[in-house]
Amino acid sequence: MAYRETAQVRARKDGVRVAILEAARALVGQGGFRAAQMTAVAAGAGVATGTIYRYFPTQIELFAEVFRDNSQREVEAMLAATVGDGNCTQRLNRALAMFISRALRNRRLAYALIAEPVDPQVEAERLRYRQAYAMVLEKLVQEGIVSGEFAPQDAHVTATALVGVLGEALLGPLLHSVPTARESVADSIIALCLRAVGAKA
Amino acid sequence: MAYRETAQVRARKDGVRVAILEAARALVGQGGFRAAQMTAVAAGAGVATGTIYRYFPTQIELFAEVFRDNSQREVEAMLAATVGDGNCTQRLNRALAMFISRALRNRRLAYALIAEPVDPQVEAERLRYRQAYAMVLEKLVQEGIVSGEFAPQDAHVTATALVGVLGEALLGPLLHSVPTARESVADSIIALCLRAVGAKA
DNA sequence: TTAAGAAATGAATTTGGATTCAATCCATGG
DNA sequence: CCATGGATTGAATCCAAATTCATTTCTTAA
Repeated sequence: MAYRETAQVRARKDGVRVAILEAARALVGQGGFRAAQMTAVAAGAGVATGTIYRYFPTQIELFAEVFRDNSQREVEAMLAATVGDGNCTQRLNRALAMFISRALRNRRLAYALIAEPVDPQVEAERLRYRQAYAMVLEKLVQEGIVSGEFAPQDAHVTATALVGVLGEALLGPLLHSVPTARESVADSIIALCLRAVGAKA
Repeated sequence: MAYRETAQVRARKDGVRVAILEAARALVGQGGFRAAQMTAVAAGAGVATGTIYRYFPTQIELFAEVFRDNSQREVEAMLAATVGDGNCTQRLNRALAMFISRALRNRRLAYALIAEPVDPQVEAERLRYRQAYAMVLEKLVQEGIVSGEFAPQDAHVTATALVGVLGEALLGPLLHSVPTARESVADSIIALCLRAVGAKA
């Protein structure tokens, strides 16, 4: 028994794992998943390609984790925007604005998360996170219905639909970068969503 | 000059081309684009794989054409639903119902057209057709705004958003086949869309 | 120091389908 | 019937990127 993993080694290994994830994230944020080839990730992380496989069984699992890390952040940001002062309309407004502004701030990453063609297994993560966004919104919509602030409706369908609105309506601004129009598009999207839930004007 | 293409040959070649497209379409409608391998398409069309390449330069171009053929049909169906009697609300209602019912009737195909992970070049077609759906809806929304039937709004953003609603809200029903709930989901989606455009209740 | 076991390396291999192309078949007009 | 040139065939080839693994380099504890 001449070797046993020490805290020191553990720490370095954790560091390597993080470095790989960050390199992948950087590449995805730059050129999407298509730019995150294993050789590129390895180079970015300062390791050999083979090393990646000591930390992630396949590229797809690495991608899935990158996807989750980034999406989780977005879900939490949106959730954070829903708590606090204000009625349901105001809180929904905040949540939508949060999502939109974050997406527009980091467009390449947002595109990768929202619409870039990816492997089916990564697409499955995407689906899961769309449901996560929807759950955040559903709670809020449900609350608004109960309080009489929103129209009676199937809150689940509505929440899912709002996620669709966000994804689709942002696609244009994400792809064709037109700085001028972005602000107004964001306002239009939010206004539409508020009408959709039947928020009192 | 012992050979020149005759009408007879032309006809047979056209037939082969159609057979290839139909075989591809059948496979896509069955198991999505992932099921439409060149060998499978060739087998379905009753030709050798090499023959496909005398009619389509690459698999991707074949897929793109299959995608266009199918999508074009949907756009036209939706457009047809918008013409005729009724106010804008009723016509919009018809258009949405048409899209939804057609998608639910042919779920595997709808999934392939709406959300299946595909090659970027096919994804580009998808984007183009989403814009085509949006244009149909935009016209209608614009008309409703002018007539005072709908709320003032950016008709382009609204139309794009409605396309997003249709895609996202249908994903669930398309994937997890729950016959019972479908009818009510369709109604919920339409109701939400009508609220979104600010149609008078 | 050293033996034992991990971890890292990166060139070589694998892979799963699309794509090619030499050989063969067919249609045409003379 | 023949010569010409297009059409068809499908086994062999290609491809690009992920993945492997024999070798080398570290780490540890005795």
